[in-house]
Amino acid sequence: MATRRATINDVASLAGVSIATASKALNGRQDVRAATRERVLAAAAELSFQPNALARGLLSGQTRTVGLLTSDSVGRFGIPVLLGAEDAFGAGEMAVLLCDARGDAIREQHHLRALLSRRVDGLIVVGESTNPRPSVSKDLPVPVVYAYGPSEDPSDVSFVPDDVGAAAMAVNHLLAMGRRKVAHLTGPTHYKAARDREEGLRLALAEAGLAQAGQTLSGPWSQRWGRHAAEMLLMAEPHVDAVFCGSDQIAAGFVETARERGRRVPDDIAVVGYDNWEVLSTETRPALTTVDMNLESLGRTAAQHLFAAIDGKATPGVHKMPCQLVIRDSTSPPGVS
Amino acid sequence: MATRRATINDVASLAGVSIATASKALNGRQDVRAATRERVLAAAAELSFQPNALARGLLSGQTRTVGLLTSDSVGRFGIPVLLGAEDAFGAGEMAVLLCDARGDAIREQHHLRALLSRRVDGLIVVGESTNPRPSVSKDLPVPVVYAYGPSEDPSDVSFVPDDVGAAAMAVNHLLAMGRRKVAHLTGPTHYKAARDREEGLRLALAEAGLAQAGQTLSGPWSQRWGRHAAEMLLMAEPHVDAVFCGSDQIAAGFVETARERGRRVPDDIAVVGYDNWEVLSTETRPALTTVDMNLESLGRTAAQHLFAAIDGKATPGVHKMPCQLVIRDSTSPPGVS
DNA sequence: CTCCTGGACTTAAAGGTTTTCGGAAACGTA
DNA sequence: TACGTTTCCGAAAACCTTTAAGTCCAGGAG
Repeated sequence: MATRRATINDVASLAGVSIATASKALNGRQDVRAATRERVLAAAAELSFQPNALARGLLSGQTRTVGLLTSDSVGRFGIPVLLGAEDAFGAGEMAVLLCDARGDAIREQHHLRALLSRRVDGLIVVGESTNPRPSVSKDLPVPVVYAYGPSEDPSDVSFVPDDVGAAAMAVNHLLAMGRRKVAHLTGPTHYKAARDREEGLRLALAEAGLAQAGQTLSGPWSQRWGRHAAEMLLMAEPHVDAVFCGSDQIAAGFVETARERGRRVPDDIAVVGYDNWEVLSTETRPALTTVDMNLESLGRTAAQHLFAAIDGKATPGVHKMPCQLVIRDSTSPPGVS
Repeated sequence: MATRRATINDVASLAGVSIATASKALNGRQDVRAATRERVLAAAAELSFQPNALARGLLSGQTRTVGLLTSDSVGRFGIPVLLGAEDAFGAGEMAVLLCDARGDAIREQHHLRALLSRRVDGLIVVGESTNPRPSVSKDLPVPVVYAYGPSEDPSDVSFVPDDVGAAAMAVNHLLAMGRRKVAHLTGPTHYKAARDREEGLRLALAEAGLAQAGQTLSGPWSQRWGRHAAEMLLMAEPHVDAVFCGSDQIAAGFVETARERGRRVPDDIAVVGYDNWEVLSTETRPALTTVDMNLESLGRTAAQHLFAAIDGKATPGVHKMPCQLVIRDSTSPPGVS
C-alpha cells in the first residue's frame, strides 16, 4: 500500500533492456527476440507492473473512457439504461465515468466540464423521461448519444423506446383476444410517454374500425390513481371488456379495484400494463400482461452506437427501439399462459 | 467537433506570455501582474481552454477519480448506495468510475486491474447483500472502503446497516403499541440479513421477557412467500397480534392474505416490514410501517470515509450504520399516523 | 555609484509511455 | 575485404501541465 508503483522504467532495468524494448515486448510488437520478450514479461510480472493509463492517454489522445451523464438516476428508468450501457462498454474495455446531474442544469454544465477536462472519448446522456431535452452537444469536441430522453436537436443521435408502436401492439393483442370495448388509463399528459401511448391506442383502434370505450383518463403514475380511475371507469362504462394502462402501477391499482367490484380479470375485463416492473407485474393477481421497453438493450445499443461514432461516423436522428409484449394471465384465460 | 483542443501553450501564445505564466495566472497563484492575468484569462476563454486532467494527474500522482465496484447492481440495494456515494464525490469535485462485476469474480479482477491502471485514488466496493465477501484489498496501492456488503477481513473498512439494532427497534415499537404475541416471517437463512434481523427480534423479546409467537418462517424474499407464510402462521398461531417481516415484499403478501382471511390490520394484527421499498410500503393497504436502511446516507458516509482514507488515516473495522423506523398505518390505529 | 531586494516573467525538468529513427551486430554474397 | 540485408535494440521526441530555479529590471538604501 505504501510502495511506489512500478513504471516501465523499473521493468526495463530489471530485465536489462531499454524502455523502448520493454514497451515493444509488453505490447506484443515486432522487433523483439523471443528470449528478450520473455525476460521483460517476467520482470513485469515480478513487479506487478500496470501501465499508466494517464501517460498512455496523454500520448495517444484516447482515454478509452466515456462519460455517462444522467439527469435523474433516482428514476426507475435511467438505471436499466445505465446498466446496459455499462455492460456494453465493459465488454469493449472502456471505462465509464458516472455523473448524476440530479435534474439541475448548472450541475450538468459542471459535470460536463469535468468530463471534458478528463478527455472522455464520448458521452451518453440518459434522460429521466422520454420528453425531449435541450441538446448538450453544441460544439463539443466529442460525440454524444442520447438514450431514453432524446435531444431536442434532430441532428443529434438519440435512442428512445417506440412507445407508439408498443401501445398499438398491446391494443392489437387485446383485439386479437376478442375484446371490442377498450378503455385507456394513463399518466399526466405533459409526459410525452402518455401522449405517445394514447396515440398508439388511437392508431390501432382506427385500423380496426373501433371506437375507444369512454375518454382517456389521465392522472399521476400511481397505483392510487389506478384505483381511483377504476371507480370512475366502471361507473361510466360498465360494459368495458378491456383496459390498456399507461403503467404497471396504474394497472395494478385497476386490477385491485376491479376485483373488489366483482369484475373478473381477465374473464370480464382484460388488462394490459406498461413497463414490466416485475415487483408489480408478476405479483398482482392475475399477473399482468405488460409492455417491456427493453431498456437495458436500449442502453447497450446506445453504447454500441457511441463506439461507432467515436471511430468513424454516426447516423443522426431519433432511433425508435422496439419494445416487447410480455403476455401473462391478465389477458389470457388462466392456465393458458 | 473536429478542431484540436486548445492547450495551455495556445493560451500562452495568444496572451503573449510563457506557459509558466499562463499556468500561474490560470491557477490564481502569485507573481502575476493583474493586467497579465486578465490577458491570460481572456485568451483561455477565447479558446475555451480546458486543462488536461491527464497531464495534471501524471504530474501530481492524484487523479481525483475513484472506482466504484459493484458486484451486482441489478439488485435493489446497490443502487441507492451507489447514488449516495456519487453524490458525496460529486460535491468534492471527484469523478466516479463505475464498474459492474455482475457477480463474476474474474470480471471483478479484470475491472480492478483496469481501475488501478487508470490510477484511481481510491475504491468503493458495493456488495449485493450484507453477507461478508472476500477482501479485494490485499496489497492494493489505494485505500478501499466496502459498503453494504462488508469485507471478510476485519482490518478492512466496511459500512453496513445495523440490521440487529433496527430489528430490535421495530419489535420494541410493536411492544410499545401493546402487542405481546409477535411472530416473524423472513427470507432464506443463508442471508446474513435474515439471521441478523431474527437476532434483533430475539434480543428485544428477551429484554421484554416475552416468547416469540411460533417459529420463525423462512422462505424466498417474495410477496408470494409472504402470502403462503401468512396461511401457515394464521393456522398455527391464530392469536398472534403482531408480525415482524424481514422484507416489505413478505409484509405486503402477509397483509393481503390476512385481510382476505378477515383479520384487520392493524386492529387485530400489527405488521412491520423492512426496506421501505416505497412502491410496496406506501401502496399496500394499510401503508406499511417499515425499516428504512438509509442506504443513500450509507453510501455517502462510505464515500466521505474514503476521502479521509485517501488524505490521511482510516479507521478500520465494520461500522454499523443506524436505520430508521418509518411509522405508517400498519402499526398505528387509522387516523393516528 | 554600488549593492540589495523583490516583483514579474521565463527556462527547463519532471511525470510515464509510445513511436520513429538510427545504430550495431550478424550473416551472406561478390 | 567490401558491401548489402536482416534482426534486434536504444536514444530521443512527443503528449500537456506544474513547479523549482533562474533571469532581468526597477527602485530603494547606503
